[in-house]
Amino acid sequence: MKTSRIEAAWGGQAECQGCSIRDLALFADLQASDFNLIHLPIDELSLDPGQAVYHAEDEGHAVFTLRSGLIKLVQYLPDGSQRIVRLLRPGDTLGLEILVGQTYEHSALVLRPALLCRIPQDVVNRLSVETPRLHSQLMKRWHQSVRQADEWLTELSTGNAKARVARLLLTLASTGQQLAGRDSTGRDAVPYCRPTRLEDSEAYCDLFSREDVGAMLGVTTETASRTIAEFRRQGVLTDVQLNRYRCDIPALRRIAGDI
Amino acid sequence: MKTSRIEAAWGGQAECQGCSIRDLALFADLQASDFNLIHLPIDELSLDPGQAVYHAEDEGHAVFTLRSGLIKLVQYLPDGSQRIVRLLRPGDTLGLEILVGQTYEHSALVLRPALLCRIPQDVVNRLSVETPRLHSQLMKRWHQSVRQADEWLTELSTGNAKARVARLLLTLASTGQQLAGRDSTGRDAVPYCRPTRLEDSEAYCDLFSREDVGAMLGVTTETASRTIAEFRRQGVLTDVQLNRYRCDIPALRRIAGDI
DNA sequence: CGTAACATTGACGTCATTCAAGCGGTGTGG
DNA sequence: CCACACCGCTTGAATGACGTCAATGTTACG
Repeated sequence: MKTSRIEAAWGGQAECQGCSIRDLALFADLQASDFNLIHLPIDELSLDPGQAVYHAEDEGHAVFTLRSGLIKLVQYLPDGSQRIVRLLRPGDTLGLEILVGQTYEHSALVLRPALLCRIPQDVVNRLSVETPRLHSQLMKRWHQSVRQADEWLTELSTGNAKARVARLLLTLASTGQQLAGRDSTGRDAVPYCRPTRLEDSEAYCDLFSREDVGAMLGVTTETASRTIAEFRRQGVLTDVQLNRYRCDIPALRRIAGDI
Repeated sequence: MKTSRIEAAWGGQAECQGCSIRDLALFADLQASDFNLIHLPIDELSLDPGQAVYHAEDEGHAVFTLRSGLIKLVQYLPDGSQRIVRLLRPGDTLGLEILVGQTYEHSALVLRPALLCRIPQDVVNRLSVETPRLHSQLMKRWHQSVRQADEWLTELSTGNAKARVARLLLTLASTGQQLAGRDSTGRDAVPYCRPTRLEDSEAYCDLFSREDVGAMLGVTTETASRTIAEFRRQGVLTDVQLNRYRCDIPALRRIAGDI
């Protein structure tokens, strides 16, 4: 894990204000004067696949903004098996729950090389009482979490395995995943996969390990593998590179039951 | 639907402050002075099972606090089938999403006779900028929604049908459902089912229609029916009255896989 | 080159869905 | 008051889907 301090932000100005994804992030609505209220360092961290941002039950004193990469939120069941409850993409906020409780409620594990900003809880609290512009962003973030949780339930945990995999592919394709790369500030930049418009009849989409696909959909690894393999044989998915496919959107729609 | 206006609350004082469930509700932390900021009427409404508080996609300008009864939040799938994504109990808040968007995102349908307070969006907004005490409650409410959504996914949408039904019964029993009755302000009051402590080896629990049970767990009505019927034959559930059962908690735990 | 980790596939058993029928209660109209 | 229709719950039988266990193939990496 590499950590670098954004000194400028600590000073109160710059970096955060000039951040290339600020319009996506928690601080989107902040004004110049608001940044003077930041009195603690905002660290930037870079994590590789498999590493954890935090673990469930950990005591935490920071929320995170994901700048680039992909992260899974995992919840463990009493029997030890795991269920992925959400995916986080650039602009998303992690760990909001510590603003209400003390501990993180999921494990946040990196799926694709991730760059994050660590925002101390005190910074959020301070801004929270000083400026209403953060409130509205906080509300939006919470709202987004609830919406994603509900969608996850109705779209990815309902119906048969084929329909679930198809819906997963559709959501992955339509949200426009990042191709690879590290961040979007310029350095190491790699072109984004342009967000697929739903009108397109084909799109590209990166998949994860079959185990993760299973844990997202509430099916076994084998079922996930079988279903994806069948899609490939049927030509609904075409290999582009390892775990990257071209998707036949209309076919997926049909399978997903969206008619 | 019966509606009565709480004039006193409109005046800014009384009713809300003296509300018997205020410590549970959105206004829990408000202080006397804060109530002066309420410049719009807070209506109280009483709904019967089957009626809707609001429908998905409706434009909305109010949030609701549930005073008594039970409400389901339903999301419809493209194919017309429905999935219940959350249950709301006394003290819970409905419709928070209109503070961020314009429309409600679920249909809120009454399962057991319900009494609600309708809080105009403007009241929340006004209080929101004036007092931080509402913020923290709003955050708690959002947090609660996310938590329940995540639990719903990991506990009620994972594992086989027997385990799911068992977990549903456990959550219903441990949250202490209301027996019947209309509200908790005195009139028509009926004793609550004392919240079951997890140490108890048996508890009582009210169930809903098999169709609803199925829609909560992501299984068919028949599977829900068969599973419940089997639990009754095995003595895990014992009839007390129509759709009210005594539960053998340790047995349910075993079936749920909590070991 | 060998090993480990992951993906695929097969065979089999179990479980859930589907379609259909029967049962019991409730409400309505004759 | 009875007959009938209706609705929700239960149950059965057949089918299909998914989970399980195990073997094989594939890729990546030391």
